[in-house]
Amino acid sequence: MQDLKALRDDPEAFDRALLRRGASAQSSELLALDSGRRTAIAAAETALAERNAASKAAGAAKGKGDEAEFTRLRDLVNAKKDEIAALEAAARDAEARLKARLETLPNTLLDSVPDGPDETANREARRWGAPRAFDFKPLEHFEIPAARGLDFEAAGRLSGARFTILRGGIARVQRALGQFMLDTHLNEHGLQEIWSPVLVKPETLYGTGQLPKFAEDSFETTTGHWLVPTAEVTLTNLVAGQILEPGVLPLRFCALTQCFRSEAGSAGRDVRGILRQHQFEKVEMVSVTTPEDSLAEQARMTDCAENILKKLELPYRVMELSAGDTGFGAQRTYDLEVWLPGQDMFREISSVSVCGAFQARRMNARFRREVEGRPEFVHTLNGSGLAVGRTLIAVLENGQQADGSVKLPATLSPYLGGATLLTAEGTLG
RNA sequence: GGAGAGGUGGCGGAGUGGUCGAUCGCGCCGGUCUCGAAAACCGGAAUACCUGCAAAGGUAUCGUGGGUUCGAAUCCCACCCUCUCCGCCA
Repeated sequence: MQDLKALRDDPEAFDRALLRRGASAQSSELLALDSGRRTAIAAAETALAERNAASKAAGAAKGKGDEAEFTRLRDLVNAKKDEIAALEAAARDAEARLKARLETLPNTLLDSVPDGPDETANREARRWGAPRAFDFKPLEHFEIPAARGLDFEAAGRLSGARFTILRGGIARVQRALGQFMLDTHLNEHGLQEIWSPVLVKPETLYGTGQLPKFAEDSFETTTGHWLVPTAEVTLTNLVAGQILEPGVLPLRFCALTQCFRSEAGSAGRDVRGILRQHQFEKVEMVSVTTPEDSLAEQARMTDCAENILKKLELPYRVMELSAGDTGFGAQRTYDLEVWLPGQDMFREISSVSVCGAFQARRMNARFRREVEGRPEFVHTLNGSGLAVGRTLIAVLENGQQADGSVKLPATLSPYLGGATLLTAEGTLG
């Protein structure tokens, strides 16, 4: 949610920010809505104040036994009842219309974000690791013999397209990846492990910005719950409605959860393999910080994600997303793109975003600097650390060998009973 | 799923139609006392929005949303959540 004060203070800057996003300028419309809203509130509150005063006087009259005065005041209030109700309704309506507009506006980008309409304008910040030289043509992950445990036929029978079943060794490798990531974040990065529901109330999705604008991207159940598209939703909303006491920030959470996405609008894209699924696993990191610490926290969080890739010996590059490619709730996003030799390209495996107070305003999440201090909105950040299914792809494609087996990263072997290989038969060895 | 109880300020806990935004206790902040502290005593302190340069005033908030009433923390309805017992269950 955008800050209304920022709009009032500097409408031109507000519009410039929207234009960078490829949206149209709307400060004048919003200011008109805001002005109408304030007028309506003032009118309604004046009427209410009159009513309250009359009611109070009526009570006093009744107490004194002055029936005539009581009746006069009661009738006075009754006569104005419809008018008050109308004024209140008008005020509520004006408020709702402004809110409806504000809640669909994207976050304001930081100045450092590169201009540009889409991913072609993303800026590469750095690279790590050299892509391996192959003496055979590297296969895509679902073509590798060692990945024969990917059972798309069975998943199709059970659940339909964009689902998969993992059988045998590959299932354990995925599990090892998730555990390894979590342990690394806990032991080396100081994050707090969270286990959370994956079904949440709609207001929880609203808090992080998935609703109301992106309802079609998530699954809603018959009970009115929603399946989380990312643990960002649950982790971030842990502070929703809270006023955090001095000294508790920063909060740093991580969780390994299932994520569910409808993938509406991506029909035909990435249909082969497990790159884009309706259900996948992800280790998510969320930090809640003071306003002055959030930018540094984004760098820290990116380091945490990069550290996972380094330990897995997976080459990657860091991209600063352009204005047009940055997500709705983010001020700035760094994507980590892992090298996939089978696809012969870098693919997104993590996305680390700083959201400023954008989500905090939606969630009403605040903190105090001092015990008696005024509450201020916190800043929130989220980042994948990492997408487990996509990491599995990267491990398969980067570790594949001419004989159809996959050499696994050494760092995983403690999680695999010492195994270092996924054989061409799909077993651990 | 059935039956019952309950949700009040940081916490505990009063308050069943009228100066109640809310008694009181604890905790918190400031002060007096003290070499200093404790104790005691005195004072202070919610959040959001609206008007206003400000001082200040107004409106709303006692789980949430409606309703009744001149007037609702108090009465009615729905929903959410918690607890107890029963049933079912990983």
